Amino acid sequence: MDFFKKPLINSTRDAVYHTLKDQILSLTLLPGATISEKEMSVSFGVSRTPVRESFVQLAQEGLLDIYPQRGTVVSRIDLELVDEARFIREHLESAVIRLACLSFPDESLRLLQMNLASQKVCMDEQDYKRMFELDEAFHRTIFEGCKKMNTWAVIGQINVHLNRTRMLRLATDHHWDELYAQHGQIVDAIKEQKPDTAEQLIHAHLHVGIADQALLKEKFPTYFK
Amino acid sequence: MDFFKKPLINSTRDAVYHTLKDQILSLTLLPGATISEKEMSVSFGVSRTPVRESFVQLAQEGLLDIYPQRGTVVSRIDLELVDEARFIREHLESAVIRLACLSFPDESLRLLQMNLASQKVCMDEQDYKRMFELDEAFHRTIFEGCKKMNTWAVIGQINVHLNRTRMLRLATDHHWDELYAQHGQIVDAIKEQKPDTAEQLIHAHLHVGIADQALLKEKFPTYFK
DNA sequence: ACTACCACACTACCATACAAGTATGGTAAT
DNA sequence: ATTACCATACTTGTATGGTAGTGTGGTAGT
Repeated sequence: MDFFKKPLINSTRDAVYHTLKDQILSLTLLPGATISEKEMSVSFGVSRTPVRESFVQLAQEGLLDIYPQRGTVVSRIDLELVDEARFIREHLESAVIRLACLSFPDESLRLLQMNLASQKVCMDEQDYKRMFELDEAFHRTIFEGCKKMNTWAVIGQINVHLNRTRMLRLATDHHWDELYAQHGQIVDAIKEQKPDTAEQLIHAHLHVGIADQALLKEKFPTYFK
Repeated sequence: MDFFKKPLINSTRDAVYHTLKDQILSLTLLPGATISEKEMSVSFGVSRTPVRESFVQLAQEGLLDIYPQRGTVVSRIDLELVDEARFIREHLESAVIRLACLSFPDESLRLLQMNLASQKVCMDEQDYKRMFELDEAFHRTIFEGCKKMNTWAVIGQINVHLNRTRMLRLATDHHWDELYAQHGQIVDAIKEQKPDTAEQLIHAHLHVGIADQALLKEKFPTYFK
């Protein structure tokens, strides 16, 4: 076998999987909604097999609940899980930012500064969708510089559960200006190698704009467990 | 739909999935070994469907690499991933043990002490398999007392990659006596609410008996990436 | 001896058919 | 009116056949 070539992404299963995942995370498919393999297979114009395999994957990630012979439901948001997702992210990100202050490649530092510049532009243009992507890229770059991409992947997995609550307060203020200012301070702390300062900043940073869970649950009772 | 009843576990897919996972983690299926849906389906006496769905799940966990139209391979051990798994566990466990020192239910504390007693027995009987289970239960109980079971689940996921290296040094010493002594000190730190001491203990605890990766890779070159 | 080619035996992927469990609404017996 | 029953239309679970891509070994041609 010749394993030099990487596996392709041109499988219908992958397409269905990503489409479904996007729809769930964007709340196009609402928490608690019942879906079926058949329904999705006709909607996508494929057979049940790739749909079913996508269901299995999504169930493993906690985005679907499969009840054998009864039905499949988009998982309701588990607030305890959301809390812990935040807990996990905060502590891992703290640990990594401290590493970054000890040693950080110049190239990654340049990427951070370029990212900051792009953020400034997006702020002026009020392009919040791209701003969200840049925020993600900013944090990822820190992990990348510390050679902790697997750790970043773990955060990506658990963040899935945070993202839906984030989406629920879409209309509300996301404090992008505050986040932007903090990003700048974080870069400075890395550059000046001040781990304690950096950790404190990250801590505050990740606590900006946390949704009031009680309020959300009151507003969308059926979306929660 | 009546969702009070929980989903059952009596699916052949689940059986196949867990069997395969056990075989991979126990190194019955060696890293780098090529397997196929057909092969496993005849070996288990089931059709290809449940096998295939298990493959998808295991691939998602990084235990299998599926190359479309070419074959499926038990993933080789990624030492970078192993390092990060340890990194993640250490920092999450540090954070939780600090929480435990702030407040910890009496019931969980009793469970820890009972667990310690069982460990003592196993040490005397040299029942190392059960000792391993008790060690797992010990740490889980700490997370349980802090209401961080989802966090524990995350650790369980990443630990999968650690376990295979642990298995490779099966014959060597696991320092159970040292681990047991540390467990006792950790319980004391929780009881006396000394977070700094507890964190230091956990840090040392998780560094006991770390395999020499360079040595392992030299001894089993084909098992690693 | 060497190379280009090709038949063949694999692989995972997908579509489809069937099996088995479950919810529901109508109907007949009480 | 109430209850027990059952046909029916769902659901997910499993089995199987065909498809297309891939590696391999043999063979014919040079």
